[in-house]
Parts: sequence; C-alpha cells; structure tokens
Amino acid sequence: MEPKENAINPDFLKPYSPQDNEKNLYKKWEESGYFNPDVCIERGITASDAETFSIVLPPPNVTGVLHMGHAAMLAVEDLLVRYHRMLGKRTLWIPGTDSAAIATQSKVEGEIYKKEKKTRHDIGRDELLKRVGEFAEASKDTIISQTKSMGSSLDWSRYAYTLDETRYKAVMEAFMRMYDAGLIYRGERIVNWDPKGQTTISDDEIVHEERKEKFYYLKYGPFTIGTSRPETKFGDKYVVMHPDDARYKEYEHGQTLELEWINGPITATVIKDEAIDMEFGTGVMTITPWHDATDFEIAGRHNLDKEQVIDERGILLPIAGEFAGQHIKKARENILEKLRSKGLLEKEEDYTHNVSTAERTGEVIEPQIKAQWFIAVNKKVEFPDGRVMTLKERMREAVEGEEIKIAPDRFNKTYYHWIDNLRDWNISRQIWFGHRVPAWFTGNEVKVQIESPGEGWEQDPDTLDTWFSSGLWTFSTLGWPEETADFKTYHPTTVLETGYDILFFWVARMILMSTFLVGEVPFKNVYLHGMVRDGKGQKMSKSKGNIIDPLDMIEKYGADATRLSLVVGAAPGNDVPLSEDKIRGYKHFANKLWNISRFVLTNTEGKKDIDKSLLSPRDQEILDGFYTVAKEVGDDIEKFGLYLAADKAYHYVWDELAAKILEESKPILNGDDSEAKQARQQVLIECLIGSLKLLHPFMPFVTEAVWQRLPEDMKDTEFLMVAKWPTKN
RNA sequence: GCGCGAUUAGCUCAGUGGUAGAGCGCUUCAUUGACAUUGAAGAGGUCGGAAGUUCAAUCCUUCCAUCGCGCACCA
Repeated sequence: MEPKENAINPDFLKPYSPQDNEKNLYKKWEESGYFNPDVCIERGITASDAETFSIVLPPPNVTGVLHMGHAAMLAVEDLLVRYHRMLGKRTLWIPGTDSAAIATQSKVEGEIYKKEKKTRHDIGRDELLKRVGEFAEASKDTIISQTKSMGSSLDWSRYAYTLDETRYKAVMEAFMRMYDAGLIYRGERIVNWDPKGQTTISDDEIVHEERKEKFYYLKYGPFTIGTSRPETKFGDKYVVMHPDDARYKEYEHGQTLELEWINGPITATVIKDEAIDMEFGTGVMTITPWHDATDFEIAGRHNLDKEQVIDERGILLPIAGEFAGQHIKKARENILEKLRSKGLLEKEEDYTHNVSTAERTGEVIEPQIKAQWFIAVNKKVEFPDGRVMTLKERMREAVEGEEIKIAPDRFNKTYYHWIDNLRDWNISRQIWFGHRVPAWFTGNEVKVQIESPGEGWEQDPDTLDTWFSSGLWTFSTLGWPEETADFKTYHPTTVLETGYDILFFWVARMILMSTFLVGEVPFKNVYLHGMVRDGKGQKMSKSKGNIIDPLDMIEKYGADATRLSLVVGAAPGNDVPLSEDKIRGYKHFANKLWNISRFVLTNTEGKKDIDKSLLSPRDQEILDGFYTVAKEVGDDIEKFGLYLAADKAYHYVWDELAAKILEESKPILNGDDSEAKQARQQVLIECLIGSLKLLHPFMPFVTEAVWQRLPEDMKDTEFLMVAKWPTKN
C-alpha cells in the first residue's frame, strides 16, 4: 500500500512523552549551531545588521547542582532569548560558571580534613589550590548538563569561567585601572572578621540576627556604664558621653580619673562625643575601638589609642590578664564572676538586640582592625566621559536617569537606599581560591603590579572578593579589555535577569564596575525574579522537607511543564509559589497541544495558500483573534509582563483554540460544503503553526517536537527555534 | 527605628474607578468521540478595619491592624 502523502507521524498516536523527546531535541539544536548568533547570520537566518539582544547568564556555582531558583532563572531568560531570536534579532545568551571562592574552598577543605585530617595550612597553598581546581573542573559538567536539561538556548561556544585566562586578564586590568585612579587603596580599618571562616567579609555579607542576651551595668569609677559584651572591656580607658548631657556636665572633655577596673586600677579619660545616645542605658559608655565600628570612629575623631583585645580565633590576648588564652564564648561567665566579687557589677537586664553574623558560616562577626584593600565609593574620580564624580553618584545616576530600568520599579528605592548607606567596599579576602591581589610586599614597601617586582618580594596572600570579578561579568565575558567584536556588538547587554536577593551583591557592583571601567552601563534593563517557594508559600528548605527538585520534575513532567509552572503567576519581584500539582497541570497542557496538533493534522490535507475569498466571516474572525493574541503576548513580553504573556498564550490555546475553535470546526470538517471545509482547514493550520510559535519561548520542547513532525510543506524553517514570530501580514 | 511589599473563593494568587476572576481542590451531569481524558454546569467572597475624595471605591488618599521582607554602628 502506498503511504498517504500527508500521513500523520505515528508518534502522534501516543501521548506526548517529554522523556523521549527533550534530550534528542536539545542535541539537535546544539548541533544546528543556532544558539550562536554568528551561525544564524552565516545561514541567513538573522540579518547581520539586525538589532542585538544580549543576556549574560548569572553564573551558577561551578560545584553546585540545579535548584528551583536556577530553573526559574533559566525559564525566564530562555523565554526572553527565544522570543527575541524569533523576532530576528541578533541574539546572544552567554553561559558561565562561578568559582564561588569561599564556598568551593571550604567544601574541599572539609573533605580533605575528613579524609586526611589535614588543614589547608598542613598541605600548603599550592597543593590546596590544585585540589580545589581539580574539584571544580570535575564537577562543572554536572551543572552544565543540568542547565541544558531545562532547554536553555545558551551559546556554549562562548562559555566563560570566572577563573579562566580571559577573566583573569580582565580582573587584573580592572584592579590596576582602579588602583591607578586612586579608587582602590590599602587601609588599616575596622573590618568584619569572621572567626570561623577566617576571613574578612563585606558589609553585605552580614546578616543581622535577633538574639536575647543580658545587658550588664558596670560600675566605672563615678559612672555606670552599660554593655552587652563585658569580655571586651579590659582595655577600656575612655569613658564617653554626649556633650549636651546635663547629668554629666561637671565632667570635662579630656579630664582624667583614677578608678578600679576589672584587673586593677586604671586611669580613664573623659571624652565628649555626639555619637552617644543620651536616652540609651545611662548615657555613658566606655569604648573598645579595636572591636567596634562606632567606637573606632569615636577614637578616630579624638585621636585615641586603640588596642586589640581578642585575636583572630576569638581568644583573649594578654591585655585580659588572668583571662588571657580563654575563648570569648567561655570567658564571659568567668569575667562576670570577677566583676561581681569586686562589686563592679551593678545589675543585669534581659535584652534583645541584633547581632551581626556571617551569612555564610553563621558565626558572630568580630570586628577587627586590619590592613585590607578597599574601593573608595565617595572619592571623586574622572570617568571615561571626562566627568568627575564619585562611584556612588554615578551608580545613583544610572538608575535615576533611566539608563537602567529595573522591573519592578519599586526596587529603585531599595537600590538608592543601599547606595546611600554604602561605605568603602572591602575587596580582600583571606582565602586562597580566587584571583590573587596583584600587590607585592618587601619589608614595609608595597608595590601594586601584576608581575613580581623581583627577588625578595612576596605577593599579597589575599584574594579578591568573588563579587569583584563578578562585577565585571557583562564585559569580561565579551573579551574585555580587548576591543573584541563581541564586546562592541553586545555591550551593554539588553537585560540582566536575576533574583532580587542579589540586587546589592551583584547588580549594584556590576553598575559600579561597568560605569567606571567601560564608561557605560552594563545592561539597559534589570528583571528581578522572586524566590521560588512551596505550594503554601513557605521557603523551601532541607529541614522542612519541602524542596521540589527541578531535575525530578523534569524527569516526571518534562522541562516544558517545569518552565511554564515557574513563569505563570510569577510577577517580577514577587515570590512564586510552586507545587507539584501546578507542574502536573502544565504537563497536561503539553499533551493538549500535542493532541490539538494531531487533530489538525488528521483533519487537513497539507498547507495551501489561503484563498481569502473562501473565508467565512467566522474564519476571518478566528484568524484576527489569533493575531490579536499574538500581538498581546509579544507586547507583554516586551514590557516584562512575562507571567501575563504566558497565561494569555496558555488560555488562548486551551480555551479558545481547543475548546471553541476545534469543537465548532468538527461539523464543518465533516460536512458537505467543500469550500467551507477547505477554508477552515487552512485556518486551522494557520492557527496551529501560529500557536506553536507563540508557545515556543515558553515550552520549547513540545512545540519543536510537533514542528519536527509536521509535513515539510507546512514549515518555513527546519527548526521552530529560528522560525519567525507570528505577525499578521 | 527607617523603608518596601502583602492582606480578594477552601488553598495559591491575578485583576480593574462602574453590581468580582484564574489555577488547583470540591459537587453534579455528559462523554471513550484529537485528549493516560475532555466538555458543561454549580457551590463558595459585605476584595483586612475605619474615615475621606467621587454620581460611583476592591481599585485613589489618610490612619489603623496583622503578616512577610529588606536596611540600620544604639554601646
């Protein structure tokens, strides 16, 4: 028997199977080369002078595994990229991974200690770096293949890693330029020390945690001082009060007093400073400038002595006398005991206050005075356009002047607020895995340069904050500082899409780096997605056992269903509740589309040009209806109303096309009026092809799977992913 | 303390200055007909509270309450 010319592909006789299609399709897409805009131009799919659309992928941790947050990010970015590619734009989405310096190093250190009972200091810097590097290299394939399983149309030929050669050059260039401009400086300042992580961290890596502790009132000569940390008070020899405080007006600034303190008699000096809150406690305090930022500033204003009391591990130094060598966590009770016995402890109260902890380790931050590298945010410098202003001013201007638009715009305020509170950024870290600070020491001399100045010079052992190199990401991935074609073509990028939780860490730092180093904003739009939560709006966490694993969901329901569930209902900046039911619902939708396709294909006989004279008013109405929806979906995407676009496309296809149009077409298709039948067949084909295109950015696999099984005469391109977005001609 | 957001159906959330919507869940009916189903119908809400602006407020303004989230050097 001769096969019928338009015989339907037998795959349509079964329900749609994501498992049987997704991997193969991704492979075909990759082999086609169309993820790379150069190939699209070469093959005549994209015009070489087409408008560009570019996104850099927020690089996931190289040693990480894909979680729902990544999945949401990939769904949104791929949606944007596929839509704009279909519009004919020169579209580039650059993949990469991040070394995640502290996280990766501590993971490897942990494993080494477990297996070999050795610390990083036992095995040395070179050996540790070798092992961390090997670990990162070995695990990168995991996150990359998981990223691909979402259908992400990333141009893998441009893959970047934060520690590779090109990025190293960019980081060094950035450091040198900022140093030469006087923006980077080394300073002896009070910094946030994480005793567990054994490194300094930036202000943004601190989490304030509310704790219930005791507040102690201590007798300090004629005064009563309040403190929550008696174990830091050994060296306190300045007593501070507000200059306007009438209660203490008999005391003069600079006056000295002899008094009995924890370890014996001392000489205290009275200091008057407006930083004191008269309402708080007794309105008098003593200061510990080495371990408290406020005290450090007061000491700076009056040129007072500073003395270290606690070492880097949290152990009391000899200044603590008999308590020296004790860990601060254990010493407090002992010290209180002594204060009591000496009659210095007047009373204690319950007290709730915020403690600074390190985001990563959870350890309580111990401020320390240390020599570190900083970026000056309040210093006037010359920008590439010749203007002289501070980094802060330029960062603010970028958003105020709408060079960058943030969606949703309520985050503008958050961004300004952050900038206004921003202090100089500590960029050096006492860890080994990362870009090493290009500075060299010999004796008291310091030289800042990339290569060693010669014999006898030791390189600074510190590495740079991971956000320093991440801040360069939009242009370091494009080959900067070389004036590459990619850099010239694709920078500034069109959209930066990321979670609102790293607005400060990353988005703001990119703006800082790009405006100064490149002289332009890193991106024109910021799209902030929310956090993915469980079906009840709870945070997903291991301890709650409510984690939904995207890899499981892809396996069970397909990447398309997983993607759609993360886009529908996800307004920018709002958290997304996600349940397995929701994902299952969109799997049904993928199957629905599959069946719509089967129905149309079995009830039509190939594509012909539509003979407009045969169209009934209803036929025309159906076509108009489709193109109206296509226009609205496109408009919503451009306005970043992605959740609206997805919902609209979904409802059109299910409630309009399937439920109404197909149903009402059945009698026509089975009827005797052959002209009416022919017209309706062409209308259905047009709606089917249009709907596949409309849904492709949201669910690329099932739409492409159908496309690949369409008769050749229905398709204008081999791959749906490079077909033209439907517009009314 | 300052700021932001939320408060709408049993649950999760859209939404608009003109007598309320979706998904899931629930109830009933039809159907093996493109559909490991689908279609139709239905129950269920004084749209957090109060005042104001308006012909008209769930939507705008003010105040309050509750929840969530940022930011913050109160020792």
